[in-house]
Amino acid sequence: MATGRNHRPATRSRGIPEATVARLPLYLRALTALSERSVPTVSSEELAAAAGVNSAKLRKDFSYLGSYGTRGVGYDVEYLVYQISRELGLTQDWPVVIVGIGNLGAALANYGGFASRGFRVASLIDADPAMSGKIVAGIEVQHTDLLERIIADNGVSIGVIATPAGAAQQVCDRLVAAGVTSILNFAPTVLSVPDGVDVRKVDLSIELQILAFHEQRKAGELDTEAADTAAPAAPPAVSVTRRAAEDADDDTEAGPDGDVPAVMPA
Amino acid sequence: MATGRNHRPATRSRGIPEATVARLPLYLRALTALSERSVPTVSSEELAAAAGVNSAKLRKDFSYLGSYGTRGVGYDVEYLVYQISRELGLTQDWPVVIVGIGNLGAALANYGGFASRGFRVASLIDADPAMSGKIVAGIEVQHTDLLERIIADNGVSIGVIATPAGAAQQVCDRLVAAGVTSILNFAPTVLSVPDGVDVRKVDLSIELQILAFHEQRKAGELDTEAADTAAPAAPPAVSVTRRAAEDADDDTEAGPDGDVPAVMPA
DNA sequence: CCATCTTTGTGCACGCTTTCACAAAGGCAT
DNA sequence: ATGCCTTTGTGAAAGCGTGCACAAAGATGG
Repeated sequence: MATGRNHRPATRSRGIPEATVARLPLYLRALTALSERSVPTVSSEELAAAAGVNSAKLRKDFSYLGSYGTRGVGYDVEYLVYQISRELGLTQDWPVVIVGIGNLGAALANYGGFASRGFRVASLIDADPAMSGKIVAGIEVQHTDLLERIIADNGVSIGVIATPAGAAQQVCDRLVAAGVTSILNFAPTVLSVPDGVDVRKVDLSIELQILAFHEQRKAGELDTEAADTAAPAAPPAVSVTRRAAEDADDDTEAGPDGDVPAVMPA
Repeated sequence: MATGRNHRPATRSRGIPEATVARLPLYLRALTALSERSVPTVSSEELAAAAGVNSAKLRKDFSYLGSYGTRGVGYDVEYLVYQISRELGLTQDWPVVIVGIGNLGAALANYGGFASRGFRVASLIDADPAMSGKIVAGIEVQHTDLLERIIADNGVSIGVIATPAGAAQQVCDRLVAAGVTSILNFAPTVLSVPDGVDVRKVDLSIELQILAFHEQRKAGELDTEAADTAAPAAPPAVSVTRRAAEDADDDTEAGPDGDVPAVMPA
């Protein structure tokens, strides 16, 4: 899951648990693939394997949506695609704006998975005047000054933030003030938003750090923690190393946080 | 969280719960920011606010690492930075390869948050011969043929997959065979890996779909589900719409899944 | 029409996570 | 020293999520 605010206080959004909602897109993807191969029905076992989950979990997930399966047969692929799409709100068009057209923003703009699921990139917005007018993914980049107008004119309710960390909160505030109520945040910052606004956070480096933790464990299963008991009270020495390592990348851009989701194109 | 395999069967990796591990990078980021402002100590309340979590949760998380706080005062920022870094394995150097240098791969290569946390991009790898030799983020792109040698020569244990979905499993298999034991997957596919290999998945479109779900709920709180009872049995009509929408983006590249994490550079 | 076989839908138990609430611990002023 | 005030560290409880295991439901063949 994207590490982010618990936008819903563990409340079920309508009887559908949050954990289930997070898996629906997974099922939808597997089902779409089956649909393309013209597979008419699928059992919970098969679909679970394709989605990489437990079959009991999958059945329970579907039970929250209603009983769409046929015992002894399985689920109707097309019908399930429809039901899940409807449940997720993908049967309607969602105009989206992407703010911060660096490498990551450009990658997002080009991302095929958006358009195929009802997400339409309504506008690309960047604060750099040099970016204005450039064509990215077939769309003209517009300046931040126009943000409010773009949101209003297109009825945008979902915004994607791919700016440096230092600009994220400010952009977020403007998006929210302009009417955006859902934000996907790629900037490595905790955004504060008023109630009623959902934020999901995707942090590329956090995922790697979690992998590193497990990797370290795997490697350390042989030597029984040598450095663990050593160096018990030497914080300053290490913090110097750390700071040095950070200076190395701060030459790119030095926001208040010193961290940037993706550097701007050269 | 990146929706991915539960690589550890809910087992605590050494007394440290998985949920806690996932939050450590969050704390680390907040602490690093404090460290840069030369703040000597911080209370659980303050740090929790900065990291966007509950203070009791934070204290419990830290209690798994040991008792590094001082009652009545708080936590020593530098010392905590050191302890968390060590726990996450960030005090050592992690060579990483990125496979698939499209927009997303390039964005990852340029991502400052990696280098600053001990992750060193050892190599960029792409299957497209036209990419070979190009310089991205100051690193020369190498051809997939060299994958095994690169992994071995650099002692890489962490691989990042940013290829189209169709190539992901194949790339994954080669990475694993070459010795990689941790994979960060951006391709929209379920990867199957042998035991002992960790996979974390980041899926950009899934996050948007989850937002859309909540967005729909917010919008639908007024009109009490009109379309819910309507159209109870019309699956074919919708599946046509769906298929049409997907053809729209398949002109880019048509893998077995029809979905691509980020299109290749033009 | 009945028996059999497959597969769904779900009650239940277990374990992880979160949160509360408070005693213990340490600093600080007097 | 003593007492007060702040903040940690942690039992205990409640809330979720997961997975087992099985009864109910439907298809299928004779």
